[in-house]
Amino acid sequence: MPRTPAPGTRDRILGVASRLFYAHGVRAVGMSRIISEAGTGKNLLYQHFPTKADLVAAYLDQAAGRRADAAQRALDAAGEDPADRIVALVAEVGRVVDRPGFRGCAFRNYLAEFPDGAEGEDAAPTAVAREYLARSRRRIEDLVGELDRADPERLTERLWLLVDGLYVQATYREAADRHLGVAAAVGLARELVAGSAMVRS
Amino acid sequence: MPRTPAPGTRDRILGVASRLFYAHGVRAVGMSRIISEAGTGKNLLYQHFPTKADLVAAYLDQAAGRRADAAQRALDAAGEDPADRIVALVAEVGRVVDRPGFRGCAFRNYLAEFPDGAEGEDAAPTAVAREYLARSRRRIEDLVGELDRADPERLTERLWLLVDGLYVQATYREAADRHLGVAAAVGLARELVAGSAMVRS
DNA sequence: GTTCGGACGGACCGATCGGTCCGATACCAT
DNA sequence: ATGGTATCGGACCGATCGGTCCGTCCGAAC
Repeated sequence: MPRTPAPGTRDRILGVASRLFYAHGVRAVGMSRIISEAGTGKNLLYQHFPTKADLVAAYLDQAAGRRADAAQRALDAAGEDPADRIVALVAEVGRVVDRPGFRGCAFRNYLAEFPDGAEGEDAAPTAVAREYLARSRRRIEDLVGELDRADPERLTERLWLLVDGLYVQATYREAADRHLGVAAAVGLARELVAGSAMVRS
Repeated sequence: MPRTPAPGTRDRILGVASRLFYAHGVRAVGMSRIISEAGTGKNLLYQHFPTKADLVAAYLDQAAGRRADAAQRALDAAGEDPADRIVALVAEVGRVVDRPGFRGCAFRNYLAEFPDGAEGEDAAPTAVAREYLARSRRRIEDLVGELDRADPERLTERLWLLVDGLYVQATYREAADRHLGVAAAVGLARELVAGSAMVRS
């Protein structure tokens, strides 16, 4: 190896850790397994990520960035109409959920696995997860606001329920059945944002 | 202590284990903690539940029974109209979710924590969780069938999305915010089952 | 009062956890 | 060829995991 500190070592470690954390759960994956599968020395890993919590936080942070990018791309492709943009966001979630190997939302899964986030060393990853979810919900909230609806709060809640439902279904439903949920969610989202008179009472 | 084997020991152990598993996650709670908080001897616990997986399966099984009972009571109180019965089911979920200390669906949380359920010793608890979810979804499916709608499959998916969404929101949203989701879900469920012409396209 | 079964709970097992340390190795510049 | 540096990866640490075993104790039956 050259003298230069390390070109892509950090990314390689983070990539392996992300794959394992996501596939098996955070607690189920030990640092030793990450080290062995990454083919790196123990020293090097702990030099980049001093504790497991740091590595987990980096894993969630990277996932948050990727999902935010994907959402932004979907928004950019959706045009200017806020209704179209909302539907595009839900459809983007549906696309993610339908992907083979998808095993649920990394953030919701993490929060389900570590409910005692405020206390202890798990505070950092928990904060990353909660902030991502809050940001994600706010994006829908803002778009609904542009819609000039009588009760934006209610519509936001309804749409967010669909997003939550889509993600959690991916944690336990067969991959073959998920597209049913996806189709239902996208269709319902479209109806919800389109017809203000249509869906009422 | 009398000679008789044990009156409520099993229930006491299971109660303590259930509370801890639910509050902190299954992997986060060690057998030693259950034993110490239950105030029982190690021998006695392992006599009733030979392995941790057995105890976890019993925890989920008990929870499944209680939730099924609560759902049945809600159905009994809802009358004969299938539309009312469906709304009553969703409202019952909302009532559960709004309960203080509620931390998400025990089954969905477990499946998020143990994604590799088919393999290893976790097979039994995973089967309990999956079966409960399948049964629960089927109950809605059957009620939708009584509704004589053009596309019962789609309506079932939509309602099930609401249930999934309600449960997962409880894992990460503040208790104060959850009633927003509950109100949105119950209201939307009512609209979905009521107006076949209302919610379309 | 003696005996006997059941319950308590600590000692202990091997394995694994997160994390530290250090020797061996491989590479580059001189 | 040599020195230096960065990496690898195993030895090791204390703690904890699930699980087994056994000594102690207590209450009831005789």
